[in-house]
Amino acid sequence: MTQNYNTYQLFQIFMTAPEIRQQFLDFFTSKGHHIVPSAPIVVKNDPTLLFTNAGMNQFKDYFLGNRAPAWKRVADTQKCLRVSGKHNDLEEVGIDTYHHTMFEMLGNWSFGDYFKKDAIAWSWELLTDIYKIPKDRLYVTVFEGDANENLPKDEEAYNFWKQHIAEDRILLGNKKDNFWEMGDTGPCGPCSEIHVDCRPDTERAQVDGAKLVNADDPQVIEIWNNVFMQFNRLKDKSLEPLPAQHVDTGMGFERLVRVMQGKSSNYDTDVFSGTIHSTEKLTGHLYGRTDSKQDVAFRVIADHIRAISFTIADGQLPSNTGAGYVIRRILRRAVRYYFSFLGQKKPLLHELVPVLAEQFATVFPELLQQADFVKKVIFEEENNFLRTLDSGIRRLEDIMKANAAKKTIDGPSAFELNDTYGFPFDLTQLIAGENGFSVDEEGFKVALKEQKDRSRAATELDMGDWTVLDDTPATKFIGYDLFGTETHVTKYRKIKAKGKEQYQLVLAQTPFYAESGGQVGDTGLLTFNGESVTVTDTKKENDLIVHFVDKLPTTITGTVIAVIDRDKRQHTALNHSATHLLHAALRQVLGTHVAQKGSLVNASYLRFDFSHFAKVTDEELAKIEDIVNEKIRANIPVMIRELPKEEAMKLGAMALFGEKYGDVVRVVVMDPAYSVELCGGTHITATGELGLFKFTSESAVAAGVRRIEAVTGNNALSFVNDELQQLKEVKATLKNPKELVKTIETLLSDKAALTKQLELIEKDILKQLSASLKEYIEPINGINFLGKIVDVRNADALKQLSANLKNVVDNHVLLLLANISGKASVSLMISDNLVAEKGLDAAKIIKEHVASLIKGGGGGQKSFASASGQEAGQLEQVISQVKAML
RNA sequence: GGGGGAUUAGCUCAUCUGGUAGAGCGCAAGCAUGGCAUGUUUGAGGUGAUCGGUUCGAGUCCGAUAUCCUCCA
Repeated sequence: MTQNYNTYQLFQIFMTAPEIRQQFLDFFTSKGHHIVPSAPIVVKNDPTLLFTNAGMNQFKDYFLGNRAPAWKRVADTQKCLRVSGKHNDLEEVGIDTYHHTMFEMLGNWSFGDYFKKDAIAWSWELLTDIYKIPKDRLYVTVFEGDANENLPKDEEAYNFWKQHIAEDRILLGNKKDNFWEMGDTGPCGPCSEIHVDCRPDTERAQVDGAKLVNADDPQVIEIWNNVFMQFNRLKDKSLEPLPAQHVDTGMGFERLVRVMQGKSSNYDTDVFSGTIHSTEKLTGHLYGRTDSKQDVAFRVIADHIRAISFTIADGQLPSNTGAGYVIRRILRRAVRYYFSFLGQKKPLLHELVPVLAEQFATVFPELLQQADFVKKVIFEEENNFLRTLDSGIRRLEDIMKANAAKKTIDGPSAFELNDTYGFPFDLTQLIAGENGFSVDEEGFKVALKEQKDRSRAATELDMGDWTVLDDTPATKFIGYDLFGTETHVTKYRKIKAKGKEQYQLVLAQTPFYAESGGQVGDTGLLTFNGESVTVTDTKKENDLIVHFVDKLPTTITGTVIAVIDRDKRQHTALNHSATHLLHAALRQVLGTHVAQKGSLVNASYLRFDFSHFAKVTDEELAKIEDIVNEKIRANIPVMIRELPKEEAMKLGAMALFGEKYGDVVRVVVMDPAYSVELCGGTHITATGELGLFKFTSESAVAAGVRRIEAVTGNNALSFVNDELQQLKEVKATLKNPKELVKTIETLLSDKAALTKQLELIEKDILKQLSASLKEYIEPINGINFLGKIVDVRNADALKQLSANLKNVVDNHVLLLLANISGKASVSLMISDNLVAEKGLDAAKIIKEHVASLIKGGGGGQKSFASASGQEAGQLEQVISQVKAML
């Protein structure tokens, strides 16, 4: 990809990236749109999605009709992350100049408001009037229709475009390019793309740009897609018209900036130049815009640092599962590149966080707010992986040494390096190559595929189709006020996971709280016409509340009595309210940098993860516990209100990362001056119900993240009682000493001293014993033979004695025996020269001539062997037997 | 969720198929040198993660638990 770095300028004006972004938002504000903030890049409550991968994600429920939108016209810039999919393989990013993991998607939406006419007119106006992109460089595509689907050409869109652009610039596209679907079912419709031809005039004169649209030319690129949702795809694959029509658009920000700034690479725009310059300074290498490995490394770093930083800022820490593992993989890929191609052996990425945070301070302020934290997390991850690489290299060197003759590394070895020791395959190839080794790539791939198949089989989730009984759009949650209700099933399906069959039920209304915000889902009973089935768990799927049951009732239609396990709910509520009190106390004692990083609330305890850089000291813990208990004794009433989000924030509510909120939020207040939180969970009515709050543990979960576990109510009381009981027993055992700790310390040091002394004495005894044993040595055929029964405590002492004697007597055959609590122990040591010269074999003698005599077994090496057995009365015979053999 | 691996001296790690637990660094002391860098010698330091099993004998084999690493989903 030797780039002819583009110096031609498409436009008279030059706009910086922030200006381009702002112009977009201002333009749609002027068209009556409400500007909303980007949703978090990390997705919760949607099992089909780990990360936000398109601008429309946060509006999915509007299209599906599960929720009514607050505004009919909305625009924003959305942080998106894509690491897999047809056109987005992580391993491709950085190789070319335009693929990214994280990117910004500019979008405007109409929810049942304006449609094709305005969408088309405005997109044209923005691109040509505001951005001043020359009209003769633009092409648009329109859906050509599809006979199989019985869909006509999108004449509407075509005719609206005709009002703006010459007809020879309106191209027809097939279903693959110009018909957009959210999934296998659901809202969908034709779309219209806008493409820009960025080639120099000379090239444009030679080849018509229209021929290069959707033809993978790096200079003729799609920048904007306008989707017109007008159909609903049903399960039988047929389409029905939607009652309300929507507009969903997406314009890749990085691409737009590249076009506007006249660059041939996204990485040459001011979106990336800041981090690239910093990387140059830190590594001492210069970015040369070529396809050399070194330049790929620059692009990989510039891209990946964005993805990692924003995801961590949105609350997702690197980990070894799920979304956290994706982050870890991206980070490690960046490390791999600077390690291999920039000669950088020390952590680097974390140094780029401040640069990035400043760059996005006004668009995505969440990064600047947590820059220190994000930096620390990345630093620890980098260090960790560099250590892994280090030990992997040593292992690889061992493998190469072992295969020095073949000069190849086989597939299983390469896979083991990767799989077990986390050492990347491409690094194995690189280092092997440097040493003149080849690597069996096929074998590696086979092993990798085997592992993938194994994993897939283990997690295979067989989800049946929903059986819809009733078209009620969404479940009404009534569990804040009621613990039971009469309702009916609206739909259900069978699922199969790990060979276990389960059913999922959705009710018209439900008192069951679905797992969310750390609080576990409710359990309880559903009674159908006298037949009860147990609800084992309740979970959310977007806005759907799904009840898990092990079996279906015989008749599923008709009235259902739904009742939750009240006891469990009550205990869970105690712990949830306690979590709020704890959160506020933590901020009071440790500082306002404390932010929730995770939470678990169930009936038996609560767990709270939060950002904090040091171990919470015992004094701080005591202070926090005191504050919480004080608030409990004050018996503060818990107030719960539903408010517009802005009002809630004015009250001082702590917005939590990674939570998706509607426009009306639920606010939980325990003293407006103390704790105000946005929270969908269930709570008690006054803090006094908690009774008592006790910490059970404080620990670290990741760099800069601490974890506190605590109990409340009865659980707290029994926790304290158990501890007191133990203390009482310890005291009683020690005869109730005045100073308990001092007594134990004395005990321990006394014990250590005694043990030491005893060891010395035993050593001494053995020394004396071996000295006296020397007298019993008798010469037999030039061999110094010793055969003696000794009085020792264990078999090990026999070895020890032999070892002592071996140093003072040569030409020896040392046979020591002992009766150790009724059992026979024998050790036989023969000097090396006798083994060599006379062919004596201690192990053989022991096995063949001694073991049977003492009714036991034994073995060892030629120069030393031992045996033990049940018959201690035959020791003298053993001596004569061995003696006879010399 | 499924696989693989690790846990041995203060730290980093050895110990081929079960048979007397070791090295390097660090620590302490001695010696050498005018002193230092350093060199050299000696020494201290181990419930071999925990619990159970097989065996005459387990750091080593088997099972469980805990913690950590790692790959895949």
